[in-house]
Amino acid sequence: MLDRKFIVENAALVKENCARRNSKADIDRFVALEMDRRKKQQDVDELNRKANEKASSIGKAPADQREALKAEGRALREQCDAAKEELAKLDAEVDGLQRSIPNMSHPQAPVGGDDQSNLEIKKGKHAPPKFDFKPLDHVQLGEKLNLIDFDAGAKTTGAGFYFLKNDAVLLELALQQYAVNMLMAEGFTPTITPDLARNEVLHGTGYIPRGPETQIYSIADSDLSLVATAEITLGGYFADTILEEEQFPIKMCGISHCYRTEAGAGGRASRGLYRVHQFTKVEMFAFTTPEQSDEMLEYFRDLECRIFDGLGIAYRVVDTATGDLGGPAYRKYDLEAWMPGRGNGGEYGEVTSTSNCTDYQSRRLGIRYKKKGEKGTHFAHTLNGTAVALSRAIIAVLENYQQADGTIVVPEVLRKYMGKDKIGG
RNA sequence: GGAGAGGUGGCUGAGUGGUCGAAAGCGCCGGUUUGCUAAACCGGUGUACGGGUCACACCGUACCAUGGGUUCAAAUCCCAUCCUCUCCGCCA
Repeated sequence: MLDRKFIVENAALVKENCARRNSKADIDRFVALEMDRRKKQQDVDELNRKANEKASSIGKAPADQREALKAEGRALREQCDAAKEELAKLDAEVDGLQRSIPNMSHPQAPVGGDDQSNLEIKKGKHAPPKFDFKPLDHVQLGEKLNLIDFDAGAKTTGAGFYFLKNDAVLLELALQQYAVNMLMAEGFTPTITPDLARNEVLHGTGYIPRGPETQIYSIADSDLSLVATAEITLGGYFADTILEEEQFPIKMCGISHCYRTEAGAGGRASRGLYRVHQFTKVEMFAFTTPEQSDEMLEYFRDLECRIFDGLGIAYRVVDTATGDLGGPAYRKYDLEAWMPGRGNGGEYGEVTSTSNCTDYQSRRLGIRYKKKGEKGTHFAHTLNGTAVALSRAIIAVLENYQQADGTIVVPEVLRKYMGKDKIGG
């Protein structure tokens, strides 16, 4: 979320930003309510001061005066309680509005209402493969080679779930190792995170469990949800912590399962593994100072490119338009890999995404840092990026590396992890 | 799951319901001393919000796991929740 003071002092800017981002957040109302809240806070402080004063005078007063003083104290405390109640109401309302306001946007992010305005900024090292046969999509390949079983997933769990089988399992593990090894070499601390998180942490990272359009599965009778990405748990890792400036940048990566309800996502190009309720992901995360975060975003983007260049898969990178950024992101790059089985004769499909969330998440999560020799604290910047989303990476590998004889060549970089150079045949 | 113990400042650890934002020690920062380092000594050392200031200073309020309650007054009493530790049981 944005800083309250910032919103009040820059209401025009924030409003403009909301317009670019397709956000209906009511800034005028926020400002008015926040001013009321501040005034009420002052009232409460003043009443508290008086009541405290009264209370401490009672301890020193002679016994015969105490009853009278107590009555006065009681009256003050009642007034104070009433004011507090009003304050709490105002605060809740302000908070609700504040959460609904999206992050500010990078000045160079393309302006536009939706993903049609996303700007392609580069292509990968490799061109899409040319086939002298009609390529299959991953669902057909998965079935032919006995790699993915959607029917069994539907039977045990429901539509949108699946079993990976045989070499698909090795492929998934190989992709994980490939990504994690690269990240470790880059100085990331590898983690395997919890797959569930407290709702408070979800909120802090900008995910809304139990909202009307939520993507999140909630656990009944608890305040836990299944995570939609390790971004949630990694972001929460340093919640309510004051770090030292010298500790930055902190780079972590996390392997987790990701659970998404995909409410209202039916009907789109979501065949097979593309849009599923559960998948595994290796996620990158960084905590930085404000000065470091722009550069870190470029670095994350570069790593994502290296991962797909290394796999020998064609892709393009898009700079996400303001209207398509979501709440927390200040700037976001998506990497879209070539998927020969998608659409009519192949299409690009999103495989990774990296965002600079500036202090939007850390403000709510309470991730702060101190500068040496300076009073007070600053909010850290947080960034996240997909190293590899296994479900979609598997689509890309299967479809791009399929052969005329129905087998699939294992990308060079994965062979040492898979222990073989070919799937099927 | 059962039985117990406990959660206090960066850490360790005191704290009779009023004088406690909280003793003491450690750490850290600044200073003195000193060939250098160390030691010793002196001083300082939480966060947020609001007021105040050119900026400091300063003032107010809140925070002793979290949320409620009792009371004029709660770190201290009561209840609930969460977390940690020990023992027992169960279990991959």
